Amino acid sequence: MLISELSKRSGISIPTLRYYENFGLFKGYSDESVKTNNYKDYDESLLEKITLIKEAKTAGFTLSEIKKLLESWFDRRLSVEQKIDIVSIKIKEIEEKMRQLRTVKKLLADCIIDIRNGDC
Amino acid sequence: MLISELSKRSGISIPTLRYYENFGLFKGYSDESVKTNNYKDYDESLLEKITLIKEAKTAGFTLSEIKKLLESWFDRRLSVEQKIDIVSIKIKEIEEKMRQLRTVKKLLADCIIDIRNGDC
DNA sequence: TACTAGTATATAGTATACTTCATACTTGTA
DNA sequence: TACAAGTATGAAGTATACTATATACTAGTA
Repeated sequence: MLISELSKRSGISIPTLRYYENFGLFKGYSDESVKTNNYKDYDESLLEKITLIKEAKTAGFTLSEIKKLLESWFDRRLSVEQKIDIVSIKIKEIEEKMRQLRTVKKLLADCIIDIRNGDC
Repeated sequence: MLISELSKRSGISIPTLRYYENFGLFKGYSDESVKTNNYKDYDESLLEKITLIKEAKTAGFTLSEIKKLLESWFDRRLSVEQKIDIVSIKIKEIEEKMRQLRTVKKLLADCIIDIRNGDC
């Protein structure tokens, strides 16, 4: 598919998709048989990858972190154990973030009690 | 306490503390009785406030959001119900973030299974 | 074939959250 | 009293993640 379709189906603007591609998060390939243009074709499977990018971003990971994760995924030079290590570290980071969120949530819940009691 | 002590006890660098103060997250007051300098004094209770700032930040909230939250806390013009509304919205946002984190965690856990199966 | 819409690339600008630097004054110790 | 260390302020620089602008070419329809 072309970039406009990718944009519509992923819900990410064309400039942002280009920024991501430029950043190295994924790559489109221009059809070699078509010589009149260099329009890039984006594979169907990219949508799944982009979903992960979006979710990892809302989870608070930076583009660099996401890039590293995606690279480890498809890097044939890494052993199974190495790949699992990289992903496991990210899972631990997510667990840490969830702990932080629970803490803040508790602080805010306590705050509501204080507000009701007129303590702030 | 002076800024260097606040920095040590909060674990936040002096320039960052100054940036936060300038941003309006909190305020130090220079002792009126001391006329030779304008060193600012930071209250003991600030440490608690700064803990919240740190945690809210790791939870993914921006300084503007945190500022708004802190302001609502201490704004006497807001009614109890208005304050509760503001805090409740943040709690909902935290819950949404936790959902996202669970999704990404699941994606990564599935990924580990795929790696073990040699699927990526 | 003119024209509108789409695509590619490069460069500049924006917002957030700092960090660094320069300058100037103050405090405390040798 | 010299001087190192601390404090305040303002301005510039940095990194991240976009967003906008300019330019040029291509594709599809009237």
